[in-house]
Amino acid sequence: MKQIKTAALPTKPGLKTFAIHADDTRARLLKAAVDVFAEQGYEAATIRQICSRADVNLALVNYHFGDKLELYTEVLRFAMSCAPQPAPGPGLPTGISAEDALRAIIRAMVERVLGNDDESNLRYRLMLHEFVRPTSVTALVVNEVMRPVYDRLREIVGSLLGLPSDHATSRLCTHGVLGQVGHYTRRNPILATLWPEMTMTAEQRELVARHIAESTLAYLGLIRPRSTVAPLMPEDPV
Amino acid sequence: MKQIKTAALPTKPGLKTFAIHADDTRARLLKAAVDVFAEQGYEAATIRQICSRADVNLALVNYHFGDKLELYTEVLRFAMSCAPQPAPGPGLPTGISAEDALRAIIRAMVERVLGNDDESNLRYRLMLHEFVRPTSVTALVVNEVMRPVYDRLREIVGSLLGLPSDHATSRLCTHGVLGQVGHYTRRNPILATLWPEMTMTAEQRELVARHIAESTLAYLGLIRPRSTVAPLMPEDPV
DNA sequence: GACAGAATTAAACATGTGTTTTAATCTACT
DNA sequence: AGTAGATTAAAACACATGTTTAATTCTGTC
Repeated sequence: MKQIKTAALPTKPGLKTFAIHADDTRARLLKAAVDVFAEQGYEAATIRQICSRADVNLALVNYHFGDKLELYTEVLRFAMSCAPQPAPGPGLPTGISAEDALRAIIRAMVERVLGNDDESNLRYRLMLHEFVRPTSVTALVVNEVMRPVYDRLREIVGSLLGLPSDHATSRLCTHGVLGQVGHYTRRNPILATLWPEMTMTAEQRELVARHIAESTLAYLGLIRPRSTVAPLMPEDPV
Repeated sequence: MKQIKTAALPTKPGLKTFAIHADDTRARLLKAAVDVFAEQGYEAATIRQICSRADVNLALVNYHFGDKLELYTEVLRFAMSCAPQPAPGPGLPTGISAEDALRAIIRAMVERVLGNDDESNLRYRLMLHEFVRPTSVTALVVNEVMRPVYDRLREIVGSLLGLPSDHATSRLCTHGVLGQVGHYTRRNPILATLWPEMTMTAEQRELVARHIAESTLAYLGLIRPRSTVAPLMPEDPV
């Protein structure tokens, strides 16, 4: 019950034409929200930030999405839906050896996490925030974008081990890879403080990917010395 | 300039004796702050939470510490100051082989991060929050509690490699260990979602520690096959 | 016992947040 | 043109936060 209200005189009377209708502002809002949420995380991001970035009125988030959490859910759904799958189909790759498949997928992960590709980088940053302060949609995100990579890694590792992919050893090796890749993430203060020279240039990314792959292969080959693993000696250590 | 103020009549007139003076409330505040900051992180933690947990008036944080950030800095300084050092002195351990030293330090790290020791666990949780949303004191924390472990790991790895401890390969191996240990942290949604059976029981912690150590040793032994590394074949994979 | 200063208290303050409200404006349709 | 409904806008709202204030209580000292 308010009564007195200063006459709402619009600042820009007819300057902007709203020809494109609501779909446009909804899309702009979504795009801005991806950026802001990726940068700040769910709680630190503010609706005012998002609206300002989208150049849109403050009330429109609630109008179009209901509330902040629904916008966030929509952002995650959107960002995850266009995540590239690690392989077209299930099953082991054909045409290349399992060792090369491992090298390839690790290299792809490193590039995705650390490379300069904006889109997949935003996606990863969104996930990172999920990991440290899980929300109600965290498990969904993990299942959607992490699980395929995880399952494929397990298959490759398992085949190199001659063990089922859900064997504890397969899983330990797989999580070892995930842990190492995740460690080289951007703005990891451990890395920045303890190894300031590691700035994740293209050459360094290549070095990191190769190290992770070869060290994993070394272990796999060692605990299964009868396997067909090729000689693993990498080039002379840099 | 306020004028009217309802007479502040204390709720508990003489019930509580303040015999112990201010040192007590300062200490209680600090202890409560450690818990709350470790659980929530700097920004999510609220002064009201801390004061309520310490059973202390709201204004006393600002009275005793100035503001929230100073309290937080004090908390970190306090928590880090009593962190156990990884080894009494510098230099390589004497009496045991470098391989066993590596196994021991990795096992210690895993226990510290995942074990049920409350104190060191709080410390680790405080650090974790620093890592995802660095504050002005993050570098200090890393240098204080991470650097000693890091340097020692590098020394051990370097000696196993026959390379200087600041060689890129030594560092890559060391960061591989750090990354893997960090990955098995509590409440990691990746782990919880992708491998729900891994609940970090004592046996599982032992398994994880051994896996990290042996896989690292496998790589070290492989790229330096002439080394004195003992046969690394672990017990049959679980 | 009285008094000065430290410590504590309840209340207010200033600010930033997500959300809602009310009115204005645009769009589509007849 | 005119109207109904969707969309946008400015302002207010309700609430939580860190901080400050002014008064009260405690403590040690003369």
